[in-house]
Amino acid sequence: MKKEESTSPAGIKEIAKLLGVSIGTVDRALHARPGISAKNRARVLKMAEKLNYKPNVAARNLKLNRHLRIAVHLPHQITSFFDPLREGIRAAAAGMAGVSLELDFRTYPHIGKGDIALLETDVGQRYDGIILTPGDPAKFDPLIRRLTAQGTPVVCVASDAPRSGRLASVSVDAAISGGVAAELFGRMLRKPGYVTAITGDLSTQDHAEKLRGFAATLATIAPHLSLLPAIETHDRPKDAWRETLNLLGRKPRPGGIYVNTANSLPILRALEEQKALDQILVVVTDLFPELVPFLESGRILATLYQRPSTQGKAAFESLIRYVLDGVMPEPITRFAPHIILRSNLPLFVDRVMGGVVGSEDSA
Amino acid sequence: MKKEESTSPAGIKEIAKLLGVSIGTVDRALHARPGISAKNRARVLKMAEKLNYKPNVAARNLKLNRHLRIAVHLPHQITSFFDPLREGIRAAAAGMAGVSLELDFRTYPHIGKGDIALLETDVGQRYDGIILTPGDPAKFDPLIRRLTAQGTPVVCVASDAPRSGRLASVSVDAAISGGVAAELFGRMLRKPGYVTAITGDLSTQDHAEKLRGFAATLATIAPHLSLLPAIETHDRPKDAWRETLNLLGRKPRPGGIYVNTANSLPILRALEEQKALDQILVVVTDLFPELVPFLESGRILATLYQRPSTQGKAAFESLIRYVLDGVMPEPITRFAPHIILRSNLPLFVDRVMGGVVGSEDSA
DNA sequence: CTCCTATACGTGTACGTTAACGACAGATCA
DNA sequence: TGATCTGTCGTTAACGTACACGTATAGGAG
Repeated sequence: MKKEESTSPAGIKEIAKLLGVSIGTVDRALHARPGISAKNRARVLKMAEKLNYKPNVAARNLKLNRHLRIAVHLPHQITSFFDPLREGIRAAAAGMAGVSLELDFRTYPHIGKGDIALLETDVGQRYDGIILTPGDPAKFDPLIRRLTAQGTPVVCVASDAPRSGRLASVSVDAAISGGVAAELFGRMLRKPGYVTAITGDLSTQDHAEKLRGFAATLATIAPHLSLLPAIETHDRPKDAWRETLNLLGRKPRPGGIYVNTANSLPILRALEEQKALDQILVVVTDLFPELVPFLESGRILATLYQRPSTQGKAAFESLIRYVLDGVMPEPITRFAPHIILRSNLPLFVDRVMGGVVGSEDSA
Repeated sequence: MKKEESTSPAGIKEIAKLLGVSIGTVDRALHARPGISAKNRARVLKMAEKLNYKPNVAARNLKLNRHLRIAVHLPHQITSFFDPLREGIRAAAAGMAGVSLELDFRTYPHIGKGDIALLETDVGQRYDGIILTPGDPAKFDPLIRRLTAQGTPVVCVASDAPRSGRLASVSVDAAISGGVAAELFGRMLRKPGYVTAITGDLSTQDHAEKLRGFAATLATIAPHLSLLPAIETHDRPKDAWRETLNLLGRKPRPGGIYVNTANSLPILRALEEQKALDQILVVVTDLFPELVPFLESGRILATLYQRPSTQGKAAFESLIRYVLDGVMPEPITRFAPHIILRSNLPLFVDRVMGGVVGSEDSA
């Protein structure tokens, strides 16, 4: 019997009655439509403020029975990440009962390269909103700017395009993700030694920032560990395998490797072939069925999970709430990566047999 | 141009027209109301199935303009946990525009003791749903069972009452939370040694299960670490301080302490007084402003954050979706605790100056 | 004074669903 | 036979909002 709260019903015709005008006038004031005197507009707005008027979304959605078209542009590779992300969007959309909406899933070849022909065609088409993972700013920024100028809100997911005028961006905090890897190494490798990173295409914002965070936190928290030059594999599996073997042949062997690639599996196999997995701590950034045994056995120390499904859900909700209710979303949402170890792995793996890794935390 | 999905509009009068009956008849069939022949009922249901009929929730909520009353019963102590939990519920409720709902926040003195007089009175009152943190099963189970039998759905949060017939339960996976602590110790203490746990009231399900998970994972993953007898403080600050000093005076000093109490601060201060924080790894399970400096400096290794706000949000949404749409929620939702280290702490701390720790991941 | 126009405001309809109400059979009973 | 009842069905008025449409008033031009 401490507190009490209630969302009281403040209607549109309640305002009309109190002011002695018609609901039409109230409607014109609230929607900034023409055909109303300045005096009445002010009166209505003041009264609406006073009564804490909130439009009844049920009635609104019922009346304007809009058919929303949302385009989702994601790269067609790295399925272990983008498939759950798509699923997160789908799930969030399924929860949006009452609104007729159409999801248009599209893919484009490569993040970095940015073949955006399909996106270009969408500029012509009328979408009510677009969710996409931007690549090269030189190509994406003007495009997003054009879409935004044309009135089509764009939400970036998994990566950001800060200078493009996008409505919002949703991603994991890359710098902190790298920092966590550094801290784990610093805590577990107590004696002075070396660590390194194997990373994908460093020209993409995400990969570069993770490496920066890794190096910075290493210097701050674990100065007893030196950072060997990072190895860039450009997300090519063969590069990953070869570079890993090269790494193991060189002089100072790292005690920890921070693997930030979409192709972590060839790296792990190469390490395993050299019997190095017992001596070297490995931190990766993704999670798919083939990785599960590595985590379960402790041969992978941790996965810094990007939570694609959560990202997809958040991106969709930001977009839809802006389109439907006009509320401005948080411009930048940065999630913390989930630190998945062998002990908490079961909560993240649903049915490994079926090849499905997921559930995260949304249900 | 790969996939395409759309939520198509399948109406109630669409069904009526196709079957040559009135919408009233369709309504009677769909709601299992009397006044309809068995033949027509079957025809309608079959057609609804075929058209994949989904009721328009906007229209439904508009028509039956229900005023929902939800009671929230939580203990009035451990504010660092239950205040954000309440906030999570409030935030989730605020997002429920269009439904007039009334949140009735109530408190009761103690989890374990279970003074449930207030809850008893609510049995008389008519609530549309109740969210609560159950304590002693002997007291809570019959109560929840009575509420449920009377038609009032009950969702348990933070702790569970498995045999009470509650609609759903939302909590962190306590066993896994303990397991993560064990794994961290196992990874960071490489040489054979000792660890221990300081825990709150072990008669509560949550505390006991965390300790079990801690011990079990320790035996499995880190057999080189022996578990000293756990110390129970019954959530009394003075006990915590005294027991901690006792612990440090005894023979084998633990290399790691798993602190699972609402009163971790006196324990940390006692450890600090004895200059023991540099030699002993400490893992706690909560997060409030006073703990931030400990994490930032590395004197606390990790917080296994219970994500109260996320729990509150999930509990509310389970309940509200059941009440409004009749969808059965997942009976048991177990969240993974967030592993908060010094490197990812900034993402969890909003404004330490203002005494607010939060944000988690919901926005 | 009439006619016109712009401005300001009220009215009506529809969105899909719910539920109360009335209509109309056929059956039962005085 | 007429009255009443019962089971089955159609009809209709809301719920709060958005918007097209009708209507009234004022000011100006002819």
